[in-house]
Amino acid sequence: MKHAKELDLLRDHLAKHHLKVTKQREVILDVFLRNEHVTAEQLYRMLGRHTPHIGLATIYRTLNLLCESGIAQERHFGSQTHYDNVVNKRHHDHMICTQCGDIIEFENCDIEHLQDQVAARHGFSITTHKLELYGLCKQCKS
Amino acid sequence: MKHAKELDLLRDHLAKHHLKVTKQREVILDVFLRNEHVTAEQLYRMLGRHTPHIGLATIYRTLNLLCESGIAQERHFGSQTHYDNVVNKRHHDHMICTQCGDIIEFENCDIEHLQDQVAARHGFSITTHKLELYGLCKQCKS
DNA sequence: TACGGTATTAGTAATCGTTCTCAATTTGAC
DNA sequence: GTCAAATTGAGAACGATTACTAATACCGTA
Repeated sequence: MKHAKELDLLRDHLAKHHLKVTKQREVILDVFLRNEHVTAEQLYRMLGRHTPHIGLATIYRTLNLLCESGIAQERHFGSQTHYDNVVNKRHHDHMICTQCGDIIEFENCDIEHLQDQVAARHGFSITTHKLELYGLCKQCKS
Repeated sequence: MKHAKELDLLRDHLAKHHLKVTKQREVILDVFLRNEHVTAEQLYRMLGRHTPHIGLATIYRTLNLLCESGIAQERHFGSQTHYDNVVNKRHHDHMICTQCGDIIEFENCDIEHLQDQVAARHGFSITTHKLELYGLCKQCKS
């Protein structure tokens, strides 16, 4: 089983909150894990000819569950909400090409360190952060 | 005139694009400038008993104009879209208290410098960026 | 294994923030 | 002042998300 860890996380979360493991939730988790930066709409289309048919509302509900379980994290790019798999990943940020829509991940400890310093200076304690760089990717520049 | 500079910026932009200076646009600009981090909805309520009545669509249209003029900048905090006055301000980022909703501005050149480095490493050229730190402010921690 | 209470589902209606449409009005170049 | 072009308010329309509801699936217990 490739994604055993994620499945365990979900099962744990469900058990802790007296929720149930359903086929839909497992299927959605599986498809979610095979993709990066998916939107609810994309998942819905990917599951289009799945049997039994899975409704859009269920996808939204399940994505929220994945976030609560610590498996996924929401990100708002423009008007779209993308969901990332964050299991086994350190915190990472994004560069978004405003031309082709491509999303490049990166991580940089120095930046995070500076963020902590700034926050400390204001007596603020960070729980999460979001850093997005918008511009043109290598391909679109030429 | 306190906000002469902003008014000039708007007039310039309008002239350059064969657009017209209207009472509504001036009023909205004025109220916008008196506030920090307003949403369209907030402006609409503030202008509630203004004569003549200004429609919500006009507020959205005008806020977009302010962004195009370089006076304002959009920021998405959660599901809400806030508009900031960025005239006379260097680029700044935000800390958002997830408890009380307070927004603290800060700026940090070192972080921006590191961003440029990361981008260069990927052949990416940045046009804008967005950095938001979420957590608890000094007051809410205690 | 079967039962029964509760969670979950699909489908659809409702909601939110935002944009579009359109007829009536205002602006500004001449 | 004239008139084409831009702008307006009102409400319809829109896309993303959530709420509602009757039917169904899950699972602790007997």
